[in-house]
Formats: sequence, structure tokens, C-alpha cells
Amino acid sequence: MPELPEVETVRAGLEPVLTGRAFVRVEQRRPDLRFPLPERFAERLTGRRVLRLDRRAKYILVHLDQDEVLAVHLGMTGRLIVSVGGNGAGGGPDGHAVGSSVTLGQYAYQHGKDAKHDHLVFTMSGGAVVTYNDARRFGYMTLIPAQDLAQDAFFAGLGVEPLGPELTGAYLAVRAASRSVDLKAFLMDQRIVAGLGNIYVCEALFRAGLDPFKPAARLAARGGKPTPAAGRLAAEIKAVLTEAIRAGGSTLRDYKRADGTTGLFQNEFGAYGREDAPCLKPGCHGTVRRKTQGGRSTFYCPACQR
DNA sequence: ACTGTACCCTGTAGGC
DNA sequence: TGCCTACAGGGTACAG
Repeated sequence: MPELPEVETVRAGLEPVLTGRAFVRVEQRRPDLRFPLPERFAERLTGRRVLRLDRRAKYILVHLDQDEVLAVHLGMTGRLIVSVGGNGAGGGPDGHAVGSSVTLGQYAYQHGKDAKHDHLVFTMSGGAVVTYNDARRFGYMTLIPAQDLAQDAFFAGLGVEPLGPELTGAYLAVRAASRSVDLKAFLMDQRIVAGLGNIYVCEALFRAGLDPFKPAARLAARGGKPTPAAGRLAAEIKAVLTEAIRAGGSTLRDYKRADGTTGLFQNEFGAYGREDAPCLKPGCHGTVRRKTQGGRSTFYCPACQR
């Protein structure tokens, strides 16, 4: 569900709730999410204090005392519901939540209806209750010793952070050399750039004016220099992610947080979700089309993305 | 090594 | 109303 800007927005929202707090009670309602939860997960988490929150790719990293890290991936539909001064999202005996709550995620949370997918309930010192809800259960959590993070199977193969200095036209050119996969799949590959997903890949390619169906190798260096397309793409990836984070990410469908705030970046999409609408590029009279690519929808303008 | 497809799971929207 | 299909922001496990 959430791509880098949405995960970053969730991380930022969670930061004041968790930092400096300890896990007082951990309720685990099923043995697994996408993968089995760690052995004795609740027991190992209980009593641990949160030092700080970080993000790598689409993972939220909760740094704990005793040099351990709780890594959280929200998958497609993972949400965190923060309740203060009331019951958890699971609600009271009648199934209705007591007190106020805020949903951190891309979808609204309906207390009566969605509670059956509340898989974990964390009670923090100070009284905040954080509930992990995930209908499709593509999300997962793991506990990793801090010093093993870089070698952990989930993290070892990840590509560069798109907002870091490592993502450049030259980097893309090198990684794209002699790759026949199409540009879309190349950018979706977390081993190349970590944190992009369907929406922001569509948007970055739209902004850079690049055809998602062309082979990645078109970015490869020629005559020792990266192509202008590679440089443009790197710059547009950074720009679209930066703008999206500033807007609080993208919210889809009828999402509304309990406090009324939502991400706003969905209003800025140039391509995503705009099937059959006119291309917004100045001077382009094309029409945005949707085509399935690798089992996912690609939105693009055939007229100006070459 | 690389590439494409099937699959994991649940919910929702649309056609009939 | 029900039944069916397609699709949804994620990633992995294969077969070729």
C-alpha cells in the first residue's frame, strides 16, 4: 500500500507517540502476518523502551534499548491506529472504541467493521495504545539486533535510498546497463532503488517524459556519460517523493483520518488514476492511458512519454 | 544471471 | 439480492 512518502508520514506520526515510551503490554492475536512473527514476540517486546524511529525503504525501524530494532512493513493494507485515553482500536466490549483515535495509513479505519483485522495491540507507557491492523496481511514485523541490520535478509539486498545522494543519473545508468526489463519494472525493483512503488514510478516516469515500456538499458551510459534521460529521471524521482512527503503522502478512495487530516498528494497526480483524462503536460494534447504491466496498472501518456 | 508469470490474502466495485 | 471477474499501494517463488 504505502510507498516511501506514506511510510515516512506514518513514521513521523508515530514518532511522538513511541519515542521514550516502553511497551507495557503486547497482545498478539495470531501467529503470523505475511511471515511468522518472531519467537516469543510479545514477551521479548514487553518492557523494552523506544529510543527513536527511523525509516529504510518502506520499512519503519523502531530502535529499542538493548540494541534491537523492530522493523515494520505495512504491505498493502497495513495501518496503525493510535488511541490515547481510551481503549485500543479493538474497542470496548460492544466493539466500539472508547476515546479518540488517529489512523496512520492510507485508508480510514472503521472501528466496528475493521476490528477483525486487528492483529497486534501495543500498550505503551503513558497510556497510548497502538493497534496494527492489516486486512490482506501482506505486512510483516521482525526483531533484529541493531548490528545485524545491514546483513539481515530483508535489508541486505535493498538498493539506494532515492532521497539520498547515491541516487544519481550515473547510478541509474550503471545499474540499467544491458538490462532488457522495461523501465517500469526496473524502477519497481527494490534492489535498484528502495522505496518506490506503482504510484511514484508512474509519476516519476510521467514527469521525466519516459516510456515505461522501453527497456531499462536506454538509460545506460553512452560514450562514458549517463544519458540525459537518466539524469532527468533521478531528479524527478527525488522531486515527486519530496513533494509527496511535504503533502503528507497520498490517500486513496474515501480515506479520512479520525482527526480529519489526510495526505493531499493524490490531488497532484499527473498520471496515476487519470485514465482517459487529458495529459497535463504543457503543450501536450495526448490522453493518459492505462495498461497492465507485470500484473499492475501503468498510467502514462503515449504522446509525451517516449 | 535475468525475465516473466503465478501467487500470497481480503475487500470492493462493476457487469449481468 | 447473488454470482462472477477484475483490481488494489506490497513482495516472493518459481519455471523457463
